[in-house]
Amino acid sequence: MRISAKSEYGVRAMVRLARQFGDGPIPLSQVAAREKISLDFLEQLMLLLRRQGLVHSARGIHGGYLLALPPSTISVGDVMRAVEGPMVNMPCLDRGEGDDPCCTMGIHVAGCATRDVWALLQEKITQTLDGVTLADLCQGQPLLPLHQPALLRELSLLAQ
Amino acid sequence: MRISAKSEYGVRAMVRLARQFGDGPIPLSQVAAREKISLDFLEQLMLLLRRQGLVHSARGIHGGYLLALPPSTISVGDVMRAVEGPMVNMPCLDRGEGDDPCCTMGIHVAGCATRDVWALLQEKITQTLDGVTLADLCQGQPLLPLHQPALLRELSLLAQ
DNA sequence: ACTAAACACGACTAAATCAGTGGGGATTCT
DNA sequence: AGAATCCCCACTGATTTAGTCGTGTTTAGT
Repeated sequence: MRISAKSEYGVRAMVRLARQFGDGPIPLSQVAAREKISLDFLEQLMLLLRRQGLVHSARGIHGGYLLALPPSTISVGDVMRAVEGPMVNMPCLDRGEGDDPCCTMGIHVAGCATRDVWALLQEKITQTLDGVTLADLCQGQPLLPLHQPALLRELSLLAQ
Repeated sequence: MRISAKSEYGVRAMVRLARQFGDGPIPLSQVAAREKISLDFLEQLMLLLRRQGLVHSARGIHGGYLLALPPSTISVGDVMRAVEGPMVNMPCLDRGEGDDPCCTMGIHVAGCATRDVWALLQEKITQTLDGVTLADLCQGQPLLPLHQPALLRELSLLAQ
């Protein structure tokens, strides 16, 4: 489950645009140079973001890109969906509950057990990524106020 | 962010072993046939699971694999970590907080803003996957008791 | 009008990863 | 002895990724 360069670059670039929200169009050449991202590659990403309505573009000599909405209304999830499609790519999740099962386990009559895990995972990931906005990333505040050490599975289960 | 066949097959195979927990070693040929997984590929996965101590193996004519622990003590996260390493593969997360930054943004003096998102994501994914055990998947109960529609970001933020 | 700086957009490509195959062992039961 | 099983590593074909390239179009400034 790795995070692609598309997502990473997309978010980095959008955070940069967010920091300069209100300053008019920012040329990609500037973003690419400061973020150390290939300009050609970044252009492809911005095109996708524009088509999703997350940014506006201006052509010509003083052109560039700018956020189409305030930073607090654009989530990391929005950016990632725009540049790389569905957040969790598991084909069986796209099909309806009643359709052909993804995996022919034949044990559970109604629905495949493992499919539920991927559905749950997708939901949690979406919630997490949609819960962080570009504005959050512009401020220096930590997103993880209390860091929860890894081996407390039992506790978190109880809490749930 | 797609889920690899390693993870999917690994979990499917482990669920099957969980269903037959207590029956002694199950030959992989059986698991592979019922789950429609390539036997050769599955062997590689089981080897990894064994090295992590999640299963035991028995060689010889009535050999096979069996869970090393009760199904309720093995999580989906355990299985995925065994077969495909860290749950979120973002190189900068592996390095310490003080090390060389992954991305040279140079804005935040202490730590990179986008890195925090990936760290948060990793934490949520780990919590989710470690919160579901093989025993949970053997029972028919749904993992998503109340399905939360996608567009309630504001609500979930308030709740947080 | 000309030019330079910027976006628009599709085609191409090298490298990496994934998923699966194959082959030659070692071990154990009958 | 022989068959079924795990053990382990090397290889391969297909796909995806992360770019690169080339050719436009638009706009501001001179």
